[in-house]
Amino acid sequence: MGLVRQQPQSGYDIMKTFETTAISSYSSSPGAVYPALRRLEEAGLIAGEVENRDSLRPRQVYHVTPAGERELRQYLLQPITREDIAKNTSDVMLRFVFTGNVLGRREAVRMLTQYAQAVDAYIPELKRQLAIVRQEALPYAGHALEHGIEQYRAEARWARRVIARLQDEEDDP
Amino acid sequence: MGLVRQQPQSGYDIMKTFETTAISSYSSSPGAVYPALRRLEEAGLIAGEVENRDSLRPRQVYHVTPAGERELRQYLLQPITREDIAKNTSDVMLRFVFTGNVLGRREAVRMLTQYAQAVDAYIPELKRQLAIVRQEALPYAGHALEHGIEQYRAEARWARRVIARLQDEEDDP
DNA sequence: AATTTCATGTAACCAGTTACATGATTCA
DNA sequence: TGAATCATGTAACTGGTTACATGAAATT
Repeated sequence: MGLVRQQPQSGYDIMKTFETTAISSYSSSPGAVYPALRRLEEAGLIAGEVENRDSLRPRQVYHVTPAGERELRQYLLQPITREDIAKNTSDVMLRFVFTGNVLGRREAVRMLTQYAQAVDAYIPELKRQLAIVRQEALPYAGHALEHGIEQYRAEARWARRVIARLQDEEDDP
Repeated sequence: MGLVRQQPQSGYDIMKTFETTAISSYSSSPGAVYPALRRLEEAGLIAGEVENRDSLRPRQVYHVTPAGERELRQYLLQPITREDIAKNTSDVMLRFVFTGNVLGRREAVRMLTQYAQAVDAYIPELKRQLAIVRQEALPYAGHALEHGIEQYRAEARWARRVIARLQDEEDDP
C-alpha cells in the first residue's frame, strides 16, 4: 500500500519492485500480490482504474483512497515497539521510508529518535542473554548473540547519523 | 529440529526457547510447534518417547533419529546463497550455531568464510541500487539503503572476527 | 519467426496465527 | 484456595507458495 501511495501503479509494477529492489521478505509472486490488492480494494483503502480500456492490453492502476491515506498515516504514526525491532528491522526500514515520504522530515526524525532509543534499550537485553549463554558454555550461540549486538549497535549509529543529516537539511534548506 | 538435536526435548521446551531467547522470526505458539513436531516425526527425522508414562503429566520427549541426523548435516553443508543473505540473516545465524554444534569448528569456519564472501559480493549490488535511488532523488529510500550497506559491513566484520577467534582456538586448544 | 516482456489472474497446497480447550502441578 | 505454570493439543481463519493459464506487445 505504501508503494501505491508513492505512485499509483499496477500489480505488475509492484511485482517488479519486489523483484528488482532489496525489499527483502516480500514476495513477488502474483499469487501474493493480486489477492492482496483485491483485499485492499475491498477494504476501501485503494481503488483501481482501468487504463487503456480500449486497447488490448489493459492495466489496473491502483491509487490510494482518502480512507487509505488516513489508515496509512495512522499506521505510520504508531510507536515503535520492542517487538518491531526484535523481529524484522527491514520492516522498520520500509516504515521509515514511507514515514519520510508521507509524513515528512519532522516525523521521520521523530521516528528515528524513537527507534534509536528502542534499540539502545534492547542491547542490554541481548547482553544479559549473552552472559547467560557464556555461563552455559555455548560458544556458538554466544558468537551469534555478539552478532546481534553488533547489528543493533550499527543500527543505532546509522539512525543517529541520519537524524543529524535530516536536521542539517532543516537548518539549511 | 536443530534444537531437538542439541538436546532431546518436548514441544513445551521448544515453545519456551522461542519465547525467552532472541531467536527472532520463530513463533512460540502451540499451533505451530506441535504440528511441526508431528510432521518431523512422520518424516522419520525425529522420534518421540513418553516420559513419566505412569504419572499424570506425561511429556513427549523428542530426539533426532539417524535419518534426521543425516538430513540435518546435509542441510547444514549446503552452500550459502545470495538469497540466504538477502532475506534473513538471522536464519543464517541459526544455521551457524547448529553448524558449530553439529559439525564442529572446522565447518563453522568454512561456513563463515563463505558467508563473508557472499556478503562482500552483495554490498556492491546495494551500492548500485543506492546510486540509482540517488539519481531518482529518493532521499529516504537512499537512507534505508545506506542502512542496509552498513548492516552488511558490520556483518562481514563480525564474521571475520569470529573466524579469527575460532582459528586461534584451533592453534591453542 | 521466436523469444522475452507485459499483464492479469486462478487453484491446490501448505503452514502459521489466534483462540479455545483440558487438566495436572506448583507456588504464594 | 486461587493463580500461575506445566503440558498437550485442536479448529477456524488467514495468507503465502508454486504452478498453471492466457494472450498481447515488444524485442531480437
